[in-house]
Amino acid sequence: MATVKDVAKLAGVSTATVSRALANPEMVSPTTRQKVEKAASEVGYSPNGLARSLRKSESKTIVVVLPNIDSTFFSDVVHGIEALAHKHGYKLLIGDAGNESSRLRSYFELFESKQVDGVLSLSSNVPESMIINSAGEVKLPIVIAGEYFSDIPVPTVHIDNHYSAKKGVEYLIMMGHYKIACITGKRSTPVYNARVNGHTETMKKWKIPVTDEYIMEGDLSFIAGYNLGKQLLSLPNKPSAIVCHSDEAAIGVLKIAREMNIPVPSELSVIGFDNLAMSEYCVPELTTIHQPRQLIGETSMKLLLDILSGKKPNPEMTLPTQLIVRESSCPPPIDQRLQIDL
Amino acid sequence: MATVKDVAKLAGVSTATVSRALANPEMVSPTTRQKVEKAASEVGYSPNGLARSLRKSESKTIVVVLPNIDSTFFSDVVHGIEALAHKHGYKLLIGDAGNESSRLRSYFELFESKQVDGVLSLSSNVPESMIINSAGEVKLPIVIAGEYFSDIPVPTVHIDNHYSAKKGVEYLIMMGHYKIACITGKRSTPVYNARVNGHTETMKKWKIPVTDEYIMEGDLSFIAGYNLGKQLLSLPNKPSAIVCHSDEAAIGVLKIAREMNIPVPSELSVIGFDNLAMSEYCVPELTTIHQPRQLIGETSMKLLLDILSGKKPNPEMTLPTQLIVRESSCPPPIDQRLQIDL
DNA sequence: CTGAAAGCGCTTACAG
DNA sequence: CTGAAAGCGCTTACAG
Repeated sequence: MATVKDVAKLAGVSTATVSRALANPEMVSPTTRQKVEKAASEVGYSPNGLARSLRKSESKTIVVVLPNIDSTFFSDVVHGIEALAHKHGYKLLIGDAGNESSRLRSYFELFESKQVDGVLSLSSNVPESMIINSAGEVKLPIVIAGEYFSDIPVPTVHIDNHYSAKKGVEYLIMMGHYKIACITGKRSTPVYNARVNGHTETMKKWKIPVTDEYIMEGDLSFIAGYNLGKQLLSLPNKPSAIVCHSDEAAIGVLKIAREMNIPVPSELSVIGFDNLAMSEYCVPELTTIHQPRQLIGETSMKLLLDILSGKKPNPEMTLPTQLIVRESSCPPPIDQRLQIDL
Repeated sequence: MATVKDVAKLAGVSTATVSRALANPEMVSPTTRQKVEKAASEVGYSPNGLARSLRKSESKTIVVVLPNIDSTFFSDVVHGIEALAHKHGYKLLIGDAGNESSRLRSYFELFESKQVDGVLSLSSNVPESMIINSAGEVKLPIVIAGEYFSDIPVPTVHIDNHYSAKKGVEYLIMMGHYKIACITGKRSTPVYNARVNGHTETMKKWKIPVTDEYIMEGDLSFIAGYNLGKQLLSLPNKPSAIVCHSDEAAIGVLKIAREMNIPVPSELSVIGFDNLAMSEYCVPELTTIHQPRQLIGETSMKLLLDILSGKKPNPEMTLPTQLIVRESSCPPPIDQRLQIDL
């Protein structure tokens, strides 16, 4: 591999000049620049990024940490991040944690080992010690997108999960539903905890009793929706509506409902969450809560760029969601409608 | 940030000893090792990966190049790669090219700039000059997975696209179909070219005329399937079966068929390709061609490890596919069956 | 505008 | 088992 030295020798200048001619052409005379450029291409020179980063103490690279690469949810977020990152000269590396905390750690270690300048985490499942030093301060340029930590003061971009869940439930109540079940993710995660609270508090606000057996917890995959949906629909007092906290789980519910000959939406309303592309392609088309995924990506990258350039970032940003009504929801059968005492 | 120097000073040894104690504990005395370990944790030492890679001329990192991060197709392939990579001490970086060739290039440049030791490309859309030197030799450790180059002798892991397409078409012909259309990807891509050839050659083998208007080319997304399906189903002589070269496109066809009140499968058989998780969750469930995605990932990583360790890799590996029959296909209406002259 | 020199933080023959 | 020294390939104050 050719190095600055080889170029310098061939061009008859010092390595300092080679470096300048290539990185800051305006710092050398036009003649020199041409000599260097010619020599560089002649020896097939390509700068060693490691050496450069080591010397400059910056890699112009940030790592995007994905909890797992399976979900198509993340791809739009990544698109949003990419758009901004490349505009500002940052390279993007994507780290798939595959839901393993050891791998999650390894991506955070890329910062400690100086291979990346910052971290954009789409996972909140990170040990505090990786983020906070003993003095309780955030010790690296990091932004959390789509998730949040309960206590740690890390800049965060997210939707209002509590409010979004509430909107979905209220929509169902307005149509007369009261037997409203819920398929959610790990409740130890703040995101799902907030959504479940939004769900139950809305029920209570309307004086609708909340049964524990209506709240199901899983990994929000197709198969989880299918299995948990089956349990819900096998209940003696089965729900007239199921709110799922992912579109995939909702599509799983659609499948089991079909197998059990429960027509959707006439006897069962199903609501998803995310508004993935596929939610328009299932049968029936899915009513769901839209998340502005690309915007989440852009906004979080913007925050990270602020931090990287020494600005105090906005500590928290909440982005709007939207209820998208499609075919999978309607008022419940007449005998199962909510009686509101006036 | 603490460096070897800081640790050395605190432990009262040389930096060489610190380096040895941490990387090759068996090279130093137990007493020394403990002193160093204690000092390292006391100053919060974390090695600078850049400096190490620069010195050792290896990064123990490989980059996986994705044509785009949108498709859930790649996630299983990545899982397969990860499994093997981590076992062998390699870190994985995922590069999303977002279908832009300039970004694709940038990931290949990570090798030139010594930031990765090798490239595992799930895209074949790479300029030859990035891979082949002027002498016509492959100039970097690289394996192509799932795709292939026409001429360049790069180690490649793929399925038999021609044969797989043929199996799908034969299955339809066996049931009596002869009006068999096809929705495929860019035919300039070897993969889709092979599939279309498999399709048309099988038709010809059975003396079934191939109409150009039955072969549709697009990006194989949901929406492409929907739009191209609409064109096909609006033809005066519309097909009784549509073979799609992706599950997403097939699901798009399912949607337009429903909108046009064409029952699947009784009046229209639809076949997908890939066997993504969602192909079991659409209505009707999709008949499709299974690709061993995880195996593609593992096998290609194995090849890359061979190359990295100086072994001559297997130049080409073909992995088996499988026709998965579900609900979206059946014999055509009785008046549209193939008359085979005996 | 240009060059000599130092230094980023490691690792590793070499010598003892 | 350990240390002094060189060197991986860059960049950048400093001096001219």
